Amino acid sequence: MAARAEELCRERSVQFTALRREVLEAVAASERPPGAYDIAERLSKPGRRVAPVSVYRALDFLMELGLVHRIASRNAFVPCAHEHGAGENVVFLICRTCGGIDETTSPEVESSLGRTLARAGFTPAHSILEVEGDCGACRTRSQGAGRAGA
Amino acid sequence: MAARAEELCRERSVQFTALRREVLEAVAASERPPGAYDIAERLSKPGRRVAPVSVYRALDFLMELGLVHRIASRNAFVPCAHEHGAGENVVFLICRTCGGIDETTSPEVESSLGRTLARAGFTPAHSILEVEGDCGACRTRSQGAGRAGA
DNA sequence: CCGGGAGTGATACACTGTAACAGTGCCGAC
DNA sequence: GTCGGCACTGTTACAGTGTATCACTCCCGG
Ligand SMILES: [Zn+2]
Ligand SMILES: [Zn+2]
Ligand SMILES: [Zn+2]
Ligand SMILES: [Zn+2]
Repeated sequence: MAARAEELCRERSVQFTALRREVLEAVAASERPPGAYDIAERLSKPGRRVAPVSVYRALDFLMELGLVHRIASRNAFVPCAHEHGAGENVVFLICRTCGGIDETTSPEVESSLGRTLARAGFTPAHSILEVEGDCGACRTRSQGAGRAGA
Repeated sequence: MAARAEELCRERSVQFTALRREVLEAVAASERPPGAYDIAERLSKPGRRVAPVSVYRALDFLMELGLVHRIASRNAFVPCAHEHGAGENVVFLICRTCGGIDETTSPEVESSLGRTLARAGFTPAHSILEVEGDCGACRTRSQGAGRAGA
């Protein structure tokens, strides 16, 4: 993760500073997608306080690079699971049971959405598509529990 | 708008109170999709203060009925432009120029998204799909200005 | 009359995000 | 070397968004 970040930063001649690395690692290491304040708390230790505003700045930077995504419906941040271009549409799969957030792309959805927007005379700049539901693992678990209970 | 609300409330045996009506009308009457605090301010007059918390409660109620939608990427609320069922997927078209938010449905997008989710082993409960860009009117305007300037 | 539920008012609070300014370190210009 | 600009971070304060909690009223059935 950090390796790719360094590569991207070299390409664009921007700095991959210690703070930015720590924020990226914090996002990647979290079980559940953390909020900015969670990250600030995680990076703070006795003797070193990382203010939320610093985290926001690092997150903005990482989102610019496409290394991190923001989940609008949760005010949370996830590490990018793919290496996609900036313009690519992504579908976020938010599990309401385990809280995990997976990420996928779908040319099929993208093209049908493009047609729908064209029909509406709308020129898209970017879009967010977030689906809440149950991931396969949780569904399997709950079904097993249901059968055991019945 | 209010007529449909009354009908829905009769069906479900819930109350369509004065406050709920006022909040619904405030959302519908606003030029731009208002935030909850905007609505609270709009409904408050000298001698009568409507607290944001009351607005939130009314908005929750109205969203339950499907009369109002929440725009996650804007923290704003829009009146429902259609009379769709609760489960139906909606695409929100957010114009970054005029700030207007339009709403459309697309069986095509819905089915392709369904296939994508099925492939991922994900069971959807509900989804949000918000596209930011330029509406037809604004695009026409800006093109005209561009040509005039060139 | 009394009890209970729905709705609202009011206050306080938690959470999320931004503005503004100061300090620090680096690097090129002079 | 010194100066000045630039990027980055720290710090504080603040704006905006949403929720918890309790009290009060109103209405309706027993
Ligand atoms: Zn990604
Ligand atoms: Zn899950
Ligand atoms: Zn609608
Ligand atoms: Zn527009």
